[in-house]
Amino acid sequence: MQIAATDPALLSRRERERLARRLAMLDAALAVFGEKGFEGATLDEIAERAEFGKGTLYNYFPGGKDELYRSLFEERVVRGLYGVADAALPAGRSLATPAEARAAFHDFIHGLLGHFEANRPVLRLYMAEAPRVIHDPDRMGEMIELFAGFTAVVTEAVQRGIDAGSLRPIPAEPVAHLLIGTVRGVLMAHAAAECSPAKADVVGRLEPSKTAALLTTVLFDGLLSTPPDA
Amino acid sequence: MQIAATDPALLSRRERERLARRLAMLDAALAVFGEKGFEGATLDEIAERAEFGKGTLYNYFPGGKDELYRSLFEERVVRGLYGVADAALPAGRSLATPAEARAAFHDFIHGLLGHFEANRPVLRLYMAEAPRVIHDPDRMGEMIELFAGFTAVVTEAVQRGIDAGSLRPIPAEPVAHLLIGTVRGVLMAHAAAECSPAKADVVGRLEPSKTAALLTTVLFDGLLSTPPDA
DNA sequence: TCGCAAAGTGACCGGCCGGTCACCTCTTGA
DNA sequence: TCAAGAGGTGACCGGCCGGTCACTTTGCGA
Repeated sequence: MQIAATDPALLSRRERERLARRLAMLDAALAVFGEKGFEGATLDEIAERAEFGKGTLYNYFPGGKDELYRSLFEERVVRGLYGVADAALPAGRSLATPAEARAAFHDFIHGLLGHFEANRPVLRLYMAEAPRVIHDPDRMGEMIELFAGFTAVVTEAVQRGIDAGSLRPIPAEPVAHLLIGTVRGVLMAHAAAECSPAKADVVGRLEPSKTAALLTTVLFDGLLSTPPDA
Repeated sequence: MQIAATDPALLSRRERERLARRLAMLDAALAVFGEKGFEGATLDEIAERAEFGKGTLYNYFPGGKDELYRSLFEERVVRGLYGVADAALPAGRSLATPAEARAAFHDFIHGLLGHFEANRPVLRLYMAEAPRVIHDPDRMGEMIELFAGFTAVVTEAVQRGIDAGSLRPIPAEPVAHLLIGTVRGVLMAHAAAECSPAKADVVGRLEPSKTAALLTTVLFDGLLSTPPDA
């Protein structure tokens, strides 16, 4: 996330142009990687869509395909996740009652679903990363580092809920991973659905509100029909 | 799943040999695909590990790399999933009370975790498939078909639980997908952990019993500290 | 023992694509 | 107007790997 805090509109014209071109390249790369996956994407196609020569890519991303992909991941995927977590689970939000905790995590889940529904290529990128990571310990390490802050926010929120007595007293970290993993699972199904009409029938369209409600119910209220009372 | 019901030991010697060679090739392919992923695996390496010439692979799998991979997926991944589902959620098993339903799905989750813990390369294959599928509608269609039976068993079990009044009356199919997706998420984390010592600290070793207990608690009892009673 | 068909083999081919670099273009400032 | 260099370009290179096929080996029946 080393992109400088750039917006102050007065950079030299040169620099603004450079930034715009960089963005255009990232946009093109996002589209192509999203459609074809990392292996399937070719630099020729990315360059063509960005309307630059292939050589120019190497002026902006000297590390080539890998750097392009990694930048994309940092600046689009990870940053998006952080944004959602910070919005729904800020350190200051009260989780003192079960209802508050439920509402906060519902917002979190809803935020994730909404974010990715609005950014399909980012979703596809996010989903396609896992296996690459499984087969490459180095990349694995990088990813852990990139996501550490995000998972920390979630873990910390879960812990606060537990400390306040509104969440079940079970280890916070596995629970946080489980929360994230569950949302990932649902997103995966929908990323898949989007690619094949056949599957769309099986999984249904991604409607963030309904899906978030379902997830929240299952994860927070449980699947069992509340046996004694109710 | 067109592999004939072969075991009756009296095939011609020729045929038995052929079958054994086929298996040796699948074993080698499983190892290589598991370590390198589909793109990263080379037929040369698979042939070398299987101790056959590359050309021979084409006698057994005329479709080449794709057929090899697909056969592996059918015969190792999908078949394993079916086995677990049939064992834990057979049509005859009673889900009439919340306790019975909870126990059955606990067995299911535990069975999945145990199965994949005992078959790491199969786990890696299973995890690595998703993104390939995302970027290829055709393969997507095939996979849906392969998994249809498995998800049907789970969906049907959920529906029985709902009908019996032991599970919350919400649509069975999304719930089944959610169950499977959650387990997938956990498995993914552990597949990742296995590849990088760094991550192992973060996620912890895969202990099917503990993990299954956690998952069952969250999914069936809910994360909220049962607010009024308890 | 011999001959022939079935099975096995691996050197080779061709396409693909990440990366390079010699050349060109376009801006700038004097 | 022009010189200089920063920045852009795409034809080309080389390695890689899936797939082929002419040749060798094997084993069986006569």
